[in-house]
Amino acid sequence: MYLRCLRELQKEGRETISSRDLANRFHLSSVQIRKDLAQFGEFGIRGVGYAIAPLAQRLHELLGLNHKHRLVVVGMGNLGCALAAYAGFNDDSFEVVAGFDVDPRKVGSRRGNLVVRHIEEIDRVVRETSADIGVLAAPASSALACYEVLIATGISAILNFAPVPLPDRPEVRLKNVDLRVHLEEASFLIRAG
Amino acid sequence: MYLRCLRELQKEGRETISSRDLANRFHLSSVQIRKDLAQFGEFGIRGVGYAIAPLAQRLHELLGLNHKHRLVVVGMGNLGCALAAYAGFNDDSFEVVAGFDVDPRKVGSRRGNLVVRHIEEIDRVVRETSADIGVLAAPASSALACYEVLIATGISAILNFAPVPLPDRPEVRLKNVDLRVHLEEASFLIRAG
DNA sequence: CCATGTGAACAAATTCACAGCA
DNA sequence: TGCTGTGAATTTGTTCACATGG
Repeated sequence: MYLRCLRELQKEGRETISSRDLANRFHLSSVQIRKDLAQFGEFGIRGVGYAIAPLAQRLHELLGLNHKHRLVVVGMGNLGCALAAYAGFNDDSFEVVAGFDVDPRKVGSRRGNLVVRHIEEIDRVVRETSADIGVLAAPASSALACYEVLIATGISAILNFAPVPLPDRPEVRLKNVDLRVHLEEASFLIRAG
Repeated sequence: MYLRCLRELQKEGRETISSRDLANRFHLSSVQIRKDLAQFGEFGIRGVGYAIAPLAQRLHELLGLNHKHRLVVVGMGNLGCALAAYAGFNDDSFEVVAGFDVDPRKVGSRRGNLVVRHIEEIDRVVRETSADIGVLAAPASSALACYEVLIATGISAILNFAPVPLPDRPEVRLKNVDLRVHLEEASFLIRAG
């Protein structure tokens, strides 16, 4: 969150920002900001604020973004295609290297700058590309099977977009992404007034 | 989160569940579960556990899901189409009633069971359908303009999927959804080991 | 006897107040 | 003087221990 904000500030051409200004952007107290940022080292300049560039670089490293991660997308339906083409999934730190499906009508077709491959190829492709993150965007009915296939490739982490509970496995870091929950939050906020 | 879990349990045919069993599913302590659920009233049966159905109904109501919410999607690119067709956005509580774009090649075309309309029609459509939630899936370059257009319709809440900071407005509840952040978390987890 | 619900004890996070440096 | 950095006070959240009821 902080890194995202710092990147915006860099785009605006700023070189420093005070904890008070950050606090306003995040609706937090300035002390909270200072306590948080102090965790990462002493990047503040007394009387001035925080030097944006070195702090951003530190957060970048802490998040492991200095190493490039290669992604494979499993399930090239609407959501899979959207994610494969998503700018945030294709930049200096992340790159979608392949998309997989079982539907013979999709296999071989171009989606964006990616050719959809058959799921049977996934083992080989993950090995050849050194992909380390799997994006699970298959329909609910086949999500569990795709999860097992992804684990079998030996991939490091899996992002699950299917609305299905998946069992934890020690050999992979599983992160569930529930798009629905944001709608429910909106619904709650509307009620709350 | 609890509601989602209770729905799963209902599908499995269970009628009650203990705080200990819930704790295992969520990797929390059973006392934590009881403290949480106690906030919503006394739904527990001593010696047995929690009655799933009434508790689920209570959470359903608290989230405002007993009233049906109508959604409009602005920006019918990959992501907009995926969200418009997403099952979690089309059920008893939510329904995507329209999708908008400016691209004349898209306007008039069918995407799923929706006909893409021109953004100029949005005021009328929101009024006629009583839509209360706007889903902003436009590209970064036009996200701010689309945000203003959505606010002008008088809609209650906006879910922003564009990776762009939008200014808070008192007349609308803005909820930013950042898909990229999940990848960064995965990256961090991989580094952390 | 089993599992909930809750005051009391404990731990964690936030805020306050101010020392310290450009 | 302005803003960071941090111990101390305060608030918030979690865990413990046990009373309560089916």
